[in-house]
Amino acid sequence: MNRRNTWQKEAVKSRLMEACHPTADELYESLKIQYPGIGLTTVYRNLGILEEAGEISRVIGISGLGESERYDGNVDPHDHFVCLKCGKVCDIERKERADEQKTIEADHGFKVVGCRVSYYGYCGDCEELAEN
Amino acid sequence: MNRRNTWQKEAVKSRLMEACHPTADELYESLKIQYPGIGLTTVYRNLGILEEAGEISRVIGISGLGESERYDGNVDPHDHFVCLKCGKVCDIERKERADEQKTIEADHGFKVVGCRVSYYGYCGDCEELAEN
DNA sequence: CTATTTGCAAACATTTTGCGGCAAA
DNA sequence: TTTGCCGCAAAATGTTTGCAAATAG
Repeated sequence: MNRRNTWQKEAVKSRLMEACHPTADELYESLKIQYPGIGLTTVYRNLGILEEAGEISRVIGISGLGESERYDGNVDPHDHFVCLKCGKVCDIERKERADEQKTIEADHGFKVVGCRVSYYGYCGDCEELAEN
Repeated sequence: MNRRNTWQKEAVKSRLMEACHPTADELYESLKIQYPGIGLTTVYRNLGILEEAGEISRVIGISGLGESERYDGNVDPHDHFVCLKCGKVCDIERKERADEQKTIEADHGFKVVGCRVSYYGYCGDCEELAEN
């Protein structure tokens, strides 16, 4: 399988870099303004291709919010904060966790490749509303 | 809303305690053997009710595996390990992260309520196969 | 040229909702 | 007796697939 470079793939990648952890559909809606002919299928397909190539990554959200997948143009290891009220996602600097991974490998006999960390709570805008 | 105790709710909860991080459908298939009349809707509904009541919780998996929600009868804070090959999920002892949460609150002005951590890699059974 | 990518529509998988009837309290 | 819960079927949601036409290399 020999991959080709299309303006659609380029557009998906560069728009994802600018956007803040969008879902596939949000990315599609955003791209459609500039490229009315683009298809949602194409966005999904290229997100998959780019992820497989290691050029983009995904955000792990908080289950129970009923959210769909969010994508991230930043492939450096980092954590996320998810607001339980408005769903906003922010990057959080990754704390060193190599020791913990070593411990898990020793304790359980697993090969640990990486980890994903999502903090959750309320962002500044939503905080005062949190006490329902 | 005054909740009632039904054998269906009881069955969902006790079976979840025995099972290893099942999806709603896996739980349904397992329950159907013993209770042929039970409905998938009922399983979903009771998982939601039990989660809202804080009696059970959910596992955050690794996006990209295309998996559905997994439930967890263990409500104590703990981490998870997910095998990228076979999808198996294991409990991992939770490392203390209170300091990190304080730091995030100070740096970003968020209210941090909790966090979810998923390590991923290959379990013992799948490890040798990992080098495709 | 020719194999890959596109965009549409249709298929799919998972979860939720509407509803008539059943059953817990 | 009241009203929440059951289970079915249908809807809603998010994502993937089949295919003919377009296009990158």
